[in-house]
Amino acid sequence: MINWSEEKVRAFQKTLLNWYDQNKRDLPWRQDHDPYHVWISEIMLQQTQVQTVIPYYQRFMKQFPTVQSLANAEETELMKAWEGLGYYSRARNLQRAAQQLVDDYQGHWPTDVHELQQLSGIGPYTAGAIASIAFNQPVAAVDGNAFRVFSRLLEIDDDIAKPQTRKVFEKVINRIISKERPGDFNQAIMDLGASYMTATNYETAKSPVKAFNQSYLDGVEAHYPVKTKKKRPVPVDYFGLVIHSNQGYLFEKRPAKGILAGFWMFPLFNKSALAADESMTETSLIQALEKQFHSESGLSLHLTKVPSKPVSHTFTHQKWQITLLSSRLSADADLSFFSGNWIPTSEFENTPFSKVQSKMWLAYSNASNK
DNA sequence: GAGTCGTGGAG
DNA sequence: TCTCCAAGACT
Repeated sequence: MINWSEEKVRAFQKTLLNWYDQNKRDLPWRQDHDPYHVWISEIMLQQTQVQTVIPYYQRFMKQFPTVQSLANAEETELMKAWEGLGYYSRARNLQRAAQQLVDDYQGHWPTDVHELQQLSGIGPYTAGAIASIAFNQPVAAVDGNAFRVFSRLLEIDDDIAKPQTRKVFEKVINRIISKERPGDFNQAIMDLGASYMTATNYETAKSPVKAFNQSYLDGVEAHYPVKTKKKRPVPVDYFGLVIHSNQGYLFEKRPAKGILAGFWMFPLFNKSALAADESMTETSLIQALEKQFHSESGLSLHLTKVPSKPVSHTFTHQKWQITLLSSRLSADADLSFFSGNWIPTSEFENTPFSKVQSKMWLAYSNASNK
């Protein structure tokens, strides 16, 4: 797979690290090599762009400056700090790992890659990143950048969407990585992948390592990396209920597992689950919803369509389209059938909301202020 | 091993 | 509007 001589490997390391020393990005988590700083930044950066992460990272460090403070944090405050970043299980795993560090490791970090992977939320990439950056271990940190950069450098044709492909790249990188400066080597590859070797609009001709880039030299770089396509999001249509009383708005806590787990949201009702057949009009769907609500609770809701466009929100694998309906209800109505709570608007700022919940609230507020 | 899990930006 | 991408992990 790789036919580089020892001499070429050393030349590549020298070229890459010299470029990195002159051009590395000045990022908040690069002020030192503290494993806590490296860890938090790596988790936040998963599937998330640098510019998005920076303000979250800075707020997080002020609020939770140590492993200990993270381990002892209130879940609501933790989720509020993570609000808007997405992939919320990252935050929960973060706290679980902090508690593991306190309870099982007496607050002392393991430095071995395999041991690091025993911590919640730390997989092969993040373990490699922490081990190399914080503890100077000569191990690969194979993320999307590494896949992209090395597939182009070496014309590796394996599909990077396949889990088994990781070990191909780990093997190659473990041979090429600098044994003296493994952390800088891995970070240099990331900076390269974010500048001269991005997914699109890359400027390989200006890249400091273009002489080592076989696919560029062969004029076939557009072919790399090889990656199979993902499925498109499935449309799912809901009614979103904005129910108001003198106690606030009615929220429902989402199940502990699945999408947006544990978040408080306006109650959502799947339209297709409500429809007896596919030809039902929206008006009759609303009537069916009122009827279902009545049979489950004994409460008579009169639902009115909110004069706004449906709220649209796309996840990785689902595209939600939410039609907002509003109603008033007495605060002393018996809602015991329903895992819900009244939340006053004064508490909104202390309650973690998903982006789609914020969109619903915004659409409703705008419509009712007209 | 394929599906699941958020959000924002770019083209 | 659609599609893909951005420092992945877990089931």
